[in-house]
Amino acid sequence: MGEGSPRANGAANVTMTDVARAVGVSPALVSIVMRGVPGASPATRARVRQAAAELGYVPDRRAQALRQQGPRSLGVAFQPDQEFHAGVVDGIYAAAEETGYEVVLSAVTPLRPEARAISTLLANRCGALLLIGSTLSAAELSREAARLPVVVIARQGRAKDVEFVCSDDEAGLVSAVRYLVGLGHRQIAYLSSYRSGSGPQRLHGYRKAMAEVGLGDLTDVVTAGSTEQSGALAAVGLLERPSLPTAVIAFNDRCLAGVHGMLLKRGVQVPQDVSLVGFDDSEIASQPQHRFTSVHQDIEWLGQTAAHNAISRIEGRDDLHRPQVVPTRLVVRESAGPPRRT
Amino acid sequence: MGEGSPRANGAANVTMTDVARAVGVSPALVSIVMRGVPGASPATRARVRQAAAELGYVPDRRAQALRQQGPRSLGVAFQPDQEFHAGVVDGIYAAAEETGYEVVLSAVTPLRPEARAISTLLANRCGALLLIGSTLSAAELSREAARLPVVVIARQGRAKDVEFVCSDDEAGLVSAVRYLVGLGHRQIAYLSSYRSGSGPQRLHGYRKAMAEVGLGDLTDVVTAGSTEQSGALAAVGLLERPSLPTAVIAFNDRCLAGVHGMLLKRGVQVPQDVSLVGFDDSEIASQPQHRFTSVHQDIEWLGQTAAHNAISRIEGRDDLHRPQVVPTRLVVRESAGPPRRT
DNA sequence: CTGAAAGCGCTAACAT
DNA sequence: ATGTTAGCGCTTTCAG
Repeated sequence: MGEGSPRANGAANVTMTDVARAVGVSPALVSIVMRGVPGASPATRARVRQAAAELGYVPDRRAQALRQQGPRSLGVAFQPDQEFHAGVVDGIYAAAEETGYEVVLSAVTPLRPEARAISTLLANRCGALLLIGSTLSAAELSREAARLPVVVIARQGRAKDVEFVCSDDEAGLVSAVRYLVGLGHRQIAYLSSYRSGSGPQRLHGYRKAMAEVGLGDLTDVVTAGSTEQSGALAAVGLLERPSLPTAVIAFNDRCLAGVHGMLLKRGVQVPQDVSLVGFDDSEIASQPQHRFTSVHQDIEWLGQTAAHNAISRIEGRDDLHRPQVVPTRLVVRESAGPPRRT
Repeated sequence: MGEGSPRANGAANVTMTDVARAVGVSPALVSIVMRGVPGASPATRARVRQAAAELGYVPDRRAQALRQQGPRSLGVAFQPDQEFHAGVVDGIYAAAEETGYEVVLSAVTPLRPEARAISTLLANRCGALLLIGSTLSAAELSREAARLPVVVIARQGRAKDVEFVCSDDEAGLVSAVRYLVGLGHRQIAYLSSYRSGSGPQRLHGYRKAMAEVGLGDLTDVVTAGSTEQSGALAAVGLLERPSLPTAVIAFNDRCLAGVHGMLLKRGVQVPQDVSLVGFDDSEIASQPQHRFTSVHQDIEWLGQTAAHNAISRIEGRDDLHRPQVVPTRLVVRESAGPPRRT
């Protein structure tokens, strides 16, 4: 109502100087106390801490960063609607905060392209760029990498000065195919995701494995995607065929969940009629209505490795975590079994 | 290798002064040009812009913010693993960037409690706190609100100086119950989520509606949750009963997806044997294997309203967007139909 | 239209 | 152990 001021905050922003005045010491001393570095007597420390708490003082990170020498933050571009990214972000936080680095998040959404997310990060002078599932071209990535360390997560590729940290997608798919072949399957279809970061590697793993076990001419790739929706649609396509494949591997668990739902709806039994294998070993896979056999990837470790490597590069060290291709392993549950005898 | 320096960046950070020197003007002029404010000739403007582009100069947001008067950023605490939050974040971005505000994201994860997320935001001197699905107590919220504007999204409640922006959960549930009753249902179970922000309102809506239509004594609340997993488990519980309810309403679509999956797996037909109604009208609901009838809520609008209101409060205006309780509506698909005749 | 100077909140040298 | 000074990169008066 009678609030004419442009600043309606109940409490004005408390600065270091305010705390210093309250205690009757110099600002520099407050700085020393707040950072926990040596150079203040225990008595002063206590008084400063108390005054800070009473005034509700929180050090201004932006001013700190501005004054400090090297960059001490990691810029992360991620997609908030991909729950896969959540795990990676968690891993990054774990590794970064442990090392005293701050994490600066920038979302990529339908309305907010990756380039925009990156320029925000750059404007915040983060020391490195961690791009989860980036869709930038190798040239674009290298252009950024000329400026600061760039780590691309969950996508394979090659680009000058750019690090790629990802799971061993190819080996994961190979293990899935081998497992199904071991159960006696021959007609093994693969639902691919053309646009996902690791799409090409998984597809390649499938092709390679099928060829290796002598089923090259039964190779059966169906274009799907990375969502339940795409899986359900792909399943409809499969159901329209004269006969179903005996096993289906999907790009990821979400896609497979769509397949599973649609198959159940049409009365197809899993694994009796069709065996199903997913990828990610996400929560979906372990849910009681699915119980998917799935290729596990260590998502948090992906994030931690990426953060660790980014920090190494920022600090000019060369102790990059290896392998940057993180191993995968097949987790067996109940969605795959031997094929019906013909 | 022979890289002894702690700063391994290919290009040092370019500052405004560098650009000024390159063009042969004062830093202040560069500032004027970069911000696009009046005070420079078109010719100078062009030369500065070109030099900036060539040097790859990006203004330092932290320094800008430090120098600027009022706060021009919104601090958002969200959970990256809740895809529901993604839509809200998107809405916030849309409203904020349109108004020239920056969005500062801070993740709440299993390893990173909400309090930590908030203190990071405070340290970045954002002008307001937007908390998506906050789990803080009213007292804790009010404590923060004494400092700066606080908007809680997707949770109802009452706390001094705190704004709550959420969907009309109660009315949504009422519409779901009425719809099912209209189809002839009487045994309508509700799968609740005890810990979710809007859980109490939806539960209350269910109870109220059942009582209103004279089915108060058939009220049937099952504790479930907000994930597929919880829905699947709840479905198992229902299946163990002597007889199923004729209709099930779930806290949200994800939970209902779990129910649906489990029912299909056990050979229960939807909607012939059991009718299903969800909440959120999320992507899940429209997927071909589900086709859920679901209560729609406008998630992006939630974010936009919250951002708008936060900015209003920052700037001391009083034109808060109303209603802060955003209406919901029932979207009818194929998961609910008349009950089997007894 | 352009430049010089002061200062945002903080930290890193250097004094005392 | 504590205080003083200078300056991070930028914006904002105020002169010219």
